[in-house]
Amino acid sequence: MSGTAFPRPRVGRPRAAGPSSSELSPREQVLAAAAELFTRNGYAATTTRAVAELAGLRQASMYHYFARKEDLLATLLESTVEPSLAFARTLLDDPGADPAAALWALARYDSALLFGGLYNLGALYQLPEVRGERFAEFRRARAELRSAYRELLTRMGPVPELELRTDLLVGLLEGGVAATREDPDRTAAEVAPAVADAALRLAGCPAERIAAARTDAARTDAVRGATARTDELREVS
Amino acid sequence: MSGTAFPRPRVGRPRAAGPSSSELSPREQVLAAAAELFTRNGYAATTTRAVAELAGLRQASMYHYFARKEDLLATLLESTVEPSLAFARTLLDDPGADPAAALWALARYDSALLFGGLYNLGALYQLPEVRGERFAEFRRARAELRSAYRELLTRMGPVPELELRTDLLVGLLEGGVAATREDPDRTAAEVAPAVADAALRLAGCPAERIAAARTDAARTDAVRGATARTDELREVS
DNA sequence: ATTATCTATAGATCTATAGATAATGC
DNA sequence: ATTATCTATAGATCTATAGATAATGC
Repeated sequence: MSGTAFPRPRVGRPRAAGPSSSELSPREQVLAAAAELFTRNGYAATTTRAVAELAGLRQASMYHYFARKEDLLATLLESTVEPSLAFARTLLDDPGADPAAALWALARYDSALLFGGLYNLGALYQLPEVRGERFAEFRRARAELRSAYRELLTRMGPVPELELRTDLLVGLLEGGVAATREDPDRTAAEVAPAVADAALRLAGCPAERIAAARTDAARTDAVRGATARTDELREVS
Repeated sequence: MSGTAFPRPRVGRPRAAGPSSSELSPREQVLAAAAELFTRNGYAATTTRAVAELAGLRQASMYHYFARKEDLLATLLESTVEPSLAFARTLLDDPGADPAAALWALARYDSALLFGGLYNLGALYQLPEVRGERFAEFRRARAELRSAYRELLTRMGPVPELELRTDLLVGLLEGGVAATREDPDRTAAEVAPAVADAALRLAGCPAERIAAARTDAARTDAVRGATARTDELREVS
């Protein structure tokens, strides 16, 4: 009847816990619950029962949407890295741009995404389970993102120990976001530019060039309207 | 310090798997097995059976040394942070020293310890389980180490956004070591000075001052004989 | 007599599957 | 007829405890 957010047609047996008030689809409700519990309690320590019940379902009903527990984690991880990867590709495709400004923009976008999600999905990168076969696609995407950082470093000028420097840069992004997250009062708007500045300092940029990159990114933002999106639960498959 | 490796008197029922050839005490064998499996497979995913059997014992025998599975993790975590903390205290107690050189030395020591251990114990810091009550002492020690980094940053000169900068520095250390560890060919001797250099770049040091700090640390090393120790399994309790 | 280890197991899970059921849609 | 959900459960764990045993030490 009303034009906004009317409950979607409710086919199927009703939920034992009563109808959900969420705007999210059931599949998204399950993902959101998994994100919260995996980041709070760890992957292995989180039971499928806990995920399903936080989503308002019984344990077995979760399997209507995800055939295995691993599929939850793989979906979440891929949704975290894909937007940054897409952003990196557009930056690399503009060979006339200032590489320092591009690195600043990518570092800010990536760290805002990692930081700004409802849950600290970045922490999931370190999970040992991620070495498994099911996560090959995620690892591939992450390696491609690392290559984008390496390429931007290279465009900025000759880099001694390029691979090591690239790893330190990626480590700063992931570790820095994780460390700053420990203070619950911080915001992505405050942390992400600070991480981007730090990335340029790490790359050896002098202060003036960092300031220029920051200005340049602000101008590009205005054109593109590309403030880092944090809707990491956007449908993935 | 003491004895060279003669088999210790073997009181008690013999092991079903036969006597151990390790030089480590049984307790240390259990810790080493736990370190390997926790870092490789995760804490929750590692069973007490797997730990015990890698140590050459039956599952229940592990409980002769550790009353709970959590005690394994707490012991390992504390052993990883305590040496860096002790080193940091000696650096802070020398107010005449160059703070940039001290920061370089601490960053190198800490990252060598994190990197150089047999296993990547640094990755365990991120484990959600570490938020639990049993790990309060570890978190206290880690917070004290963070304060030491903050104090050294402050001594180097006025720092805007000190807390955020400190978090980024700590993030670089932990994240950088984790990222560089993904290439199995790297060594602590190569990574640790590179992390220390990166820490000073992050702190805004110009290249000459970094070179000076590096030289200074090398001189202090020679006096002190304090190459970062990586015997993270030294008895802790 | 003390110690380090063993065997056995209680009790509590946990994942994933099988098959039933209560809605809407045609 | 299709769908989303439910109930029930098989089978496989896992942690921690109880109590026995096979060494050395006194």
